[in-house]
Amino acid sequence: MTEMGRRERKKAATRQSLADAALRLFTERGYDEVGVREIADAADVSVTTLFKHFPDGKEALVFDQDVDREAALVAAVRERPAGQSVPEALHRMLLGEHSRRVHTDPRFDDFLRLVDTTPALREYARRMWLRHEHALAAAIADDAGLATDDPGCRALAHFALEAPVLVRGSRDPDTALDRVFDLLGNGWSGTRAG
Amino acid sequence: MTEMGRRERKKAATRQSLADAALRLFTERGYDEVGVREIADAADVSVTTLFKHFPDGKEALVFDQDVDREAALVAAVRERPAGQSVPEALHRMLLGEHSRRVHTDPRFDDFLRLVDTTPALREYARRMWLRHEHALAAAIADDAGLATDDPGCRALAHFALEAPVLVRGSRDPDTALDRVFDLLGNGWSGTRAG
DNA sequence: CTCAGAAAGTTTAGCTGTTACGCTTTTTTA
DNA sequence: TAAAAAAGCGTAACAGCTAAACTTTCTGAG
Repeated sequence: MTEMGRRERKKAATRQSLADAALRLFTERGYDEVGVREIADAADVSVTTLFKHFPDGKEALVFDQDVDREAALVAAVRERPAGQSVPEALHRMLLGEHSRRVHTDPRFDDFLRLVDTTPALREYARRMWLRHEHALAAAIADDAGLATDDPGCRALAHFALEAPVLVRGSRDPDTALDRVFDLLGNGWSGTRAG
Repeated sequence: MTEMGRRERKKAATRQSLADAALRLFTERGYDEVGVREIADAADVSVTTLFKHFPDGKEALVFDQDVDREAALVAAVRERPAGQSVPEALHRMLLGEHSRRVHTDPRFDDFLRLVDTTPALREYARRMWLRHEHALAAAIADDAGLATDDPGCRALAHFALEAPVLVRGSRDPDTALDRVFDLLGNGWSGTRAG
């Protein structure tokens, strides 16, 4: 299906080699203890080449596989079962994403630990994740029949995307996520009266 | 009241001189077009000294006056009138803060424009602002009789603090802020049925 | 087939933010 | 008044990142 000439294949190989070297060195010795020159050396390419492949800089080396999560977010809103609210739909989808990933890739643990323990990477991950805010807000607005730039929709999208970041590090992340989406769904007043 | 020896007075003067030079040069030519060496020169100080005064780096030069906003946030929750909800109290307090500042300092306009147009400064401002999350969450939890690290309280604190950042750039920021706090107070379901 | 050009890569050299180090001067204080 | 403390200085260096000019490798149209 994916027709790749020799050129693109080599390019992908180089990129992969860089990402692999970076992840290995970072997990071995820590993000701040590994320089970009050293990564380039380990992948046997020049520093300039490294930056041609990862123009967003050192942090981007860690997030090589940025798959189609935006589509999944929008779909969660659009194709939710009848009677399910938007916050509920997003809540379920985020829970699913999380548990699926953990039990799939073997070295995904190292990846998560690395990101969690490195402030620069946490920030970067958040920025990447929040890029989808616009698309998600648009989907919500469309669904609710409101203007595309409606502030309420933007807020819901933003808060829903921040939820996973916010609960990371909790003793019980799943329950914490429940609480956050309870707040978004029913409001502060709704969460107390029970 | 404030007993300052010659030493501390000179230190404060140097710091002020640096912040002034930085703000002037930044507004004149743009944040990215002014180097840190140039700022030190303009303030007639060595680069080393500049970083002794602002160890957090170039961005910190812009936010010299980081006054007691944390206390104000906590007070807004603790000393709110009877019958007023926590989101309402925070909403009012944030509205007040905003309008007061705009009509007070003359060069505050330049400051805001600079921050708004410079990604690095936006990020930095957000981080500074969100440092108060912990204190605010604790105040909310205490008020509601919940555990200090309750996820719902953390979420409310976090979202309330992000609200002003979120509505910046809207056509009508005050109304947008209303919508955001409506979401936090009544939830997504509550905002539609009305 | 072939050859011109696109694309990947290299070298070199440099800029910017930031820090370490060792030294001088000023202010405080014992 | 001597010594400790603190502010500042200059140099040098490191890390992330970029530009420029040049070489190699692949692709594709004639």
